[in-house]
Amino acid sequence: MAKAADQGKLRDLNEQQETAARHGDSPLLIIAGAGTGKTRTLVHRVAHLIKQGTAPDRILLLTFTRRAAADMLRRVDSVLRNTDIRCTSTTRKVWGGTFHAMAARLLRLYGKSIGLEPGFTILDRSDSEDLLDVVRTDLNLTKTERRFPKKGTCLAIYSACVNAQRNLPEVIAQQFPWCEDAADDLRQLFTAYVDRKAEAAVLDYGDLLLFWQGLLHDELLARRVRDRFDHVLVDEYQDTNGLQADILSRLRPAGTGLTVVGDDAQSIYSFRAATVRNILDFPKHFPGTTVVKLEQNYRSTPAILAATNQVIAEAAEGFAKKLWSQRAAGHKPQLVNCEDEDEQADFVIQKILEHREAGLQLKQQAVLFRTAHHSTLLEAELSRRNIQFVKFGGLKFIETAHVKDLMALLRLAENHHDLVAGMRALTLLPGIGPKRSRQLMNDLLEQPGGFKPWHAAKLPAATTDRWPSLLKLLDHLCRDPEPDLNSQIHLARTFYEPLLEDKYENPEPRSRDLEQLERLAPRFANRRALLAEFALDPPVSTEDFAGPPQLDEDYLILSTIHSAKGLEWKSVYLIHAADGNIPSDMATGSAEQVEEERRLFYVALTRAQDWLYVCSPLRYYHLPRGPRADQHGYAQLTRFMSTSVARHFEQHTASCAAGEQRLDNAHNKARHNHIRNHVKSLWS
DNA sequence: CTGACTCGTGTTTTT
DNA sequence: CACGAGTCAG
Repeated sequence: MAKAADQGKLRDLNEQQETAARHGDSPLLIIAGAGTGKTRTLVHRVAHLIKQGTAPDRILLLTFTRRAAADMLRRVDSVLRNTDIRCTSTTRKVWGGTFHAMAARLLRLYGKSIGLEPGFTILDRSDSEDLLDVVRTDLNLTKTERRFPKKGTCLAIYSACVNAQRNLPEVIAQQFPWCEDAADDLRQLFTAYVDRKAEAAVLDYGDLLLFWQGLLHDELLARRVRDRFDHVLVDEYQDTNGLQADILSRLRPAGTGLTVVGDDAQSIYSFRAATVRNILDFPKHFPGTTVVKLEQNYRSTPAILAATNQVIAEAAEGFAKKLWSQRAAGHKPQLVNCEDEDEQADFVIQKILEHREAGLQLKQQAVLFRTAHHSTLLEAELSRRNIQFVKFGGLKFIETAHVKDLMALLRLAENHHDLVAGMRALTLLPGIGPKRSRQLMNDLLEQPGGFKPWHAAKLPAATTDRWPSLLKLLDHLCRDPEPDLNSQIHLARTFYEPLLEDKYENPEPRSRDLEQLERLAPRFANRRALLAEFALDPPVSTEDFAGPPQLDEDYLILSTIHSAKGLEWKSVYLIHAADGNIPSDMATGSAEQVEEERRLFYVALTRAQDWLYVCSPLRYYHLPRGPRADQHGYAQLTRFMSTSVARHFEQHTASCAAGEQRLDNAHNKARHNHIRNHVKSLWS
């Protein structure tokens, strides 16, 4: 019976996809080129496993974002709904999410056995940096003669050691040679950092993986965790790191029930210690691996594929793949030379509107760029013209200072020993700085009994009138049973609002953000769920944060290339395709880095289904680096657009492409800018 | 010890 | 231009 249903449904898979979807229990590696229906294959594989009788809660699906997991499971549901197998919500039991989120979930269950408080809180990157700073002050490493590495660098070094499973001297020598002098201090710093985290019952991103690994080190616990799952499926395997690979091999030692999917040509996370070796060496690591290659592309037109195939063919190394398509030839991609950034924005908007006129929704179009700030000018122009957009990547709301302040209050209530949250919350008050807040947190640690020690604290006059309201707030938040999340946030806001007004120049928009935050509260079961989710998978876009999107509303997509991974649009505009931007001049230090930038370029171009525009401004008024803002410089087209790649593009200037009317306008503007800059340059 | 101030440096991508 | 480090007055 199940078999008949199977055959009915698998009809829309090609031969390779079907082989992968129906594969049995032995280790399976799916090499899936861009747009080859990788998600569809995984979806059918999960559905197949369930149809064959695997209980949904015995399947672990590891994806790169929670969104990807949710999308996939929704599609599994719809596949199952078309069969006579059990219906919806079966898949809600599948364990789906990122490595970090799954680690958090497992550690809440089993952490106690390895001495972990189940009420641990999670540090995001900036929290971890802050804690490192506190520890550094504790250790008196502030007054060293040479400049100490910045906290961001310290954390980067620490994370590289953890994620790549390598030792400190090696990491410093290979990736941070300028920090060689500080090696001893760093070792001391990291040791104390580990102690402080344990004391405070907090885990950073690395810890989530390390403790999961630790769980699997203990024979008894390992068996319990392993026996929980029959199948483990990993998406985007090319972007996993050494630690994650180790967790997998401990979870499925012989590779039985293990499926990994990825594309070495799209590996773009080496800065997070991801290594292509994981995917390349998978067959060696798990003898008996079946390798399935997906090469038929369903996404892009042959015209676009011809260009992208050439881009990746020029890469130094990688699995040879030749993606092909049955689609009609399609439009040749366009390489657009723009006079300057203004003209680039004008051109892109003009084209977007043209496509919309022709019936393409804004949602089906996306503007991509290397770094978040590359879109600022475009954003201003879109707002001016009342074109709605949603931006992915870049600074998240959760990372803004005022949101962090408010979250710190909640986190302190959740975990009294959370040093970072506590110090952040305490220093909000006038008269309390780093020293006093550190002492106050120490008091909590040394004397049990909630926030009692604080009732007797000696504080400067400036603090005394605010102090009782903080104590009252914490008291309320810690009530048992936990108060309604809405009221928690509301009270925290009421407490924080006056402080916010003193602290920031522009309190109004910040205050509005906090209102939004309160409105978001009902989405979460409780405070712990909210805190965990915000640390592991924060709202990614403005829209996400602003509450339920109106479905009938249309909006354009803006995204960093990294955040565009796995997605596709009818029309794609890659802007700032100039050397220095792609490849970023932060990343031209080594050949490997340049190769990764090439793959990034490849990922950007392969997002396009029907239309592809690559734009490159010739002139920048602001030099990419340096303090002189008013000088201009000339940019080179990205080095990845070699002649043999460019052959697959139609080349022209933005003014021609945009048509007669735009021509005058753009030229006048360019001339104006040119003169303006000349006049200014007389004075610099 | 805190908080307002100045000076100099360096600037990506994200779980 | 923004952020960190260093300086100095309460």
